[in-house]
Amino acid sequence: MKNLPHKTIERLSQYRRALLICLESGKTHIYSHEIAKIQHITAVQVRRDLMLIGYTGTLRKGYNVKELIDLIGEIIDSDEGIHVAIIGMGNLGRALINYFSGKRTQLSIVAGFDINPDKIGNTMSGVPCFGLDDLDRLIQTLDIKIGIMTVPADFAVEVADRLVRAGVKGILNYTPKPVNVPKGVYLEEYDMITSLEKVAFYVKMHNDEE
Amino acid sequence: MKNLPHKTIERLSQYRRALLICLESGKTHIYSHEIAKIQHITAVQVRRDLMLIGYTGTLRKGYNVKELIDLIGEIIDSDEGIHVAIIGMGNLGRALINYFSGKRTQLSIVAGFDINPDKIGNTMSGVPCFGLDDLDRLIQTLDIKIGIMTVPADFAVEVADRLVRAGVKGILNYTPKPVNVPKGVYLEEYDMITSLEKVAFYVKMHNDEE
DNA sequence: CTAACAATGTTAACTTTTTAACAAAAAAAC
DNA sequence: GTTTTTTTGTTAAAAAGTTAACATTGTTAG
Ligand SMILES: NC(=O)c1ccc[n+]([C@@H]2O[C@H](COP(=O)([O-])OP(=O)(O)OC[C@H]3O[C@@H](n4cnc5c(N)ncnc54)[C@H](O)[C@@H]3O)[C@@H](O)[C@H]2O)c1
Ligand SMILES: NC(=O)c1ccc[n+]([C@@H]2O[C@H](COP(=O)([O-])OP(=O)(O)OC[C@H]3O[C@@H](n4cnc5c(N)ncnc54)[C@H](O)[C@@H]3O)[C@@H](O)[C@H]2O)c1
Repeated sequence: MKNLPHKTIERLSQYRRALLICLESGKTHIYSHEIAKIQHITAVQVRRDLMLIGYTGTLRKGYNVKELIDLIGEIIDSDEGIHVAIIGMGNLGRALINYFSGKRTQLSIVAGFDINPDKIGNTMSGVPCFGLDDLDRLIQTLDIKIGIMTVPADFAVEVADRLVRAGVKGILNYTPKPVNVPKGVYLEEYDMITSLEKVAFYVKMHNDEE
Repeated sequence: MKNLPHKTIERLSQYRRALLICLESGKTHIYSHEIAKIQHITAVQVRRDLMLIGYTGTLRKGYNVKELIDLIGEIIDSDEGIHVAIIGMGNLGRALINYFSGKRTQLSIVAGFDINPDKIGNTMSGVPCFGLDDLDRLIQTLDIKIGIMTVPADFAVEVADRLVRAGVKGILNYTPKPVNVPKGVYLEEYDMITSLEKVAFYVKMHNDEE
């Protein structure tokens, strides 16, 4: 299951999110076109993705929701859970902790870090906040593999470097400042302004057409 | 400038973000490979994108930072600013308002909406919070074109429908619940868990290789 | 003054991703 | 019991996106 396309990985995560909702509502089977509708893509694409992971549904009955959830889990989750840290317990950091907590058993946020003495020592939504000084030590002792960066942009580069040095293998950077990581560390960056500007661009385009 | 690739639009927004930082630091010119380094892409891609928007730099001097910022603005910004609303003034909504406010003159968040009576009537980072009842009316009177959804997932579909009915032309959905919009309304969805799971997947992959 | 260099701009090749086309087979309809 | 329908799984084609190759041309060095 090595060479799954990047886009397929993203979609598998999204399929699972949708399937979990279906499961809750008591649905046991689902058609490719139903998944497609939810995700705003085509049914062919869903079937192709499932083909790639080797899942085969039942003709005329669709896919078994429970089974598919489990299979997606086998592919994208790690066997032993992955520990995650959030660096920067400000507005966004707290919002994220709040959102993530309890969502995925395989991905647990085990520590937050900040430099504000008022925040250090507190617990937010079950996640303890430590000082930056403890970063290196705790990443090692808690076996933290992924760091989510929500510090002010000016500290982004410095924090990323420290995370890498401490041994983190993945970084999710929500700072608007791009950072560099060595080979072997996976980096994902997201800036909400880019998304908003993209929406604005297509809104404008559509407007101009009229 | 109609048929720019979607990916190019995203990158233009990112180039501008980087260029603005350069401008502040006093840099007047920049090479394609410098932009590329910042964005973790290749110099060829930068040049190709700039070719598509018809900007030509100076041989051996690179691109004029100021000029390029302005040109990107002409392409992705609207002539008259676009008004944006945030629906759901919770953790994430407030974080976004805080982050966006004052960042782009062409994109201004002019209203927030919530159902919590304690929040209605307040102002957060300069953005007034209104009740949901005023949504339709205010979207029209304030000429709001884009809605950012940060309500609890269970209300996502309902809120999206109302936004569409009220005349919004773009929706940025941060809820983990996919919503549907009619043709003519541009929809962008983002779920942080998908990003995190993607990072986790590649971290796992890399681990397994060893 | 000429050669080497360092940058851009563009065409062409390649890779990735999506979509279309269709065979196969279970279920439903008649 | 045969035909039609519906849905999957797969191969092939198309489209989108990226990278490579290279011509061009100021600039610097000798
Ligand atoms: N707020 C948003 O919606 C939003 C959206 C996208 C990106 N961002 C970016 O995310 C980052 C955080 O945004 P925010 O709204 O949470 O800001 P914030 O100011 O509320 O939070 C930043 C936190 O980081 C802490 N901090 C500062 N320096 C630190 C360091 N060196 N190490 C560890 N912690 C440190 C601060 O004490 C504070 O608690 C910013 O870079 C912002 O641009 C924010
Ligand atoms: N917190 C995060 O980091 C994060 C990340 C990604 C996505 N999300 C999603 O974003 C949404 C908001 O997250 P949050 O952490 O801000 O939650 P929150 O509970 O802090 O905020 C939700 C806000 O929406 C308001 N609200 C409830 N129903 C409403 C309605 N019908 N119309 C308008 N307002 C309404 C509530 O009063 C509250 O103020 C959730 O769907 C969450 O899953 C959150």
